[in-house]
Amino acid sequence: MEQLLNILKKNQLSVTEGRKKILDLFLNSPGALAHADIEKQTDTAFDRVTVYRTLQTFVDKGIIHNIPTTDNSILYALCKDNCEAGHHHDNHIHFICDSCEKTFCLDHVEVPEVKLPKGFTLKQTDVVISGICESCN
Amino acid sequence: MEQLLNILKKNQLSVTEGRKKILDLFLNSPGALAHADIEKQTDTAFDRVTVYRTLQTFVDKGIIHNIPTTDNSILYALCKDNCEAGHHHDNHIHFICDSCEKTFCLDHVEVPEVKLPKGFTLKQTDVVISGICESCN
DNA sequence: AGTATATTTGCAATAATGTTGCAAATATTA
DNA sequence: TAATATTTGCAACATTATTGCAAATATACT
Repeated sequence: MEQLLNILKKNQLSVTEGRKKILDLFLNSPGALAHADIEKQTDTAFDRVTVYRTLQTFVDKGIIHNIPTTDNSILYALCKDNCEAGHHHDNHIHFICDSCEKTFCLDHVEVPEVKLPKGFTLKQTDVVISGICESCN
Repeated sequence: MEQLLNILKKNQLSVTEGRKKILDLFLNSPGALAHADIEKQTDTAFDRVTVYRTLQTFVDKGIIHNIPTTDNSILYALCKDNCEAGHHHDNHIHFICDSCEKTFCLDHVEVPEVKLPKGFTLKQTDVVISGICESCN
C-alpha cells in the first residue's frame, strides 16, 4: 500500500480508486496482464474506458511496459528498474509458458547481443521465449 | 507463378483466386504484412472474412508465421525454411524499422542462445529488434 | 469434357475491442 | 473548506474479429 502510493506520487499521478486497484493487480501478479485480465479481476468496478486510459497513463509514465505477443492482444508488465516517462529501458527477457500460458519477465537473464548486418542500427532488442516454466516443469 | 502453385499444392490446398493473390503479396513483399495491409492491397477483391481465413490457413500449413508485436496488430511473414503443418521452426530475427516502420525477417542473422534459469525449458526464441534499417540509414 | 463431391467464398449477423467528447464526480491545491 | 484541476463514466461510434449457412468454385472421377 505504501509502495503503491509511492509509485503514483513519484509519477505525479492523482491517487484514485482505479489507479490504486490496477497498480495493485500488477504488484501482486507474478506475470504480465492483458487488458482483459484486468477487466476480469476488477469485475465491473471500473468502466472499460477507465482501464484503457489507466493502462495508457501507466505506460506513458514508465510504470508498466508492454510485451510483444504473436496474437492481437497487448500484454503489460511492471517496469522493474530505470524506466521513466517517455523512456523505457527494459532490458530483460520475456517468457511465455506453453502450459500455464502465463507470461513473465525474467529479470535476471541478460539480453544477448545481436550482430546486425552492415547498414542497420540497433535501438532495442526484445526477446520472447516460449517453453515450459518453473512451476509447470 | 510456378512457385506460387507449388507452394499451394505442396500443402494440399485448392488453388483459388484469393489464395493465389495473397500468397503472391507475400512473395513480393520485402517485409511482413498485417491483415490491414492485405486488405488495402487487394482493395475489395475479397471479403474480409476470406482474408482472415486464408491467413489462418497459411499459418496452419506453415506457409507463413506471425511476428510478435507490441501493439494489437498481427504481423505475418513467409516461412523461409523448414516449417510444416503444425510445426514452425523459424529461427530468425525480426527487425522493425522505426523510420519506415516496415518489419523484415533477417534470415541470415543467427538467433543468440539464451541461458534460462533452472527449471525452465526452452522451446522457441523470438527476437524482435527495432532501430533503423539499411534503406533508411 | 462433364458430372459428382468436396472445398471455399461471400453475405449477414454478431461479438469483441478500441476511441472520443462531454458532463458529473473526485482529487488536489491553497 | 472552497476553488481548481484532473479523472471518471456514459453514450455513441469505429474498428477488428468470428460464426453459420447457402451459393460459388475447385478437384476428382468416369
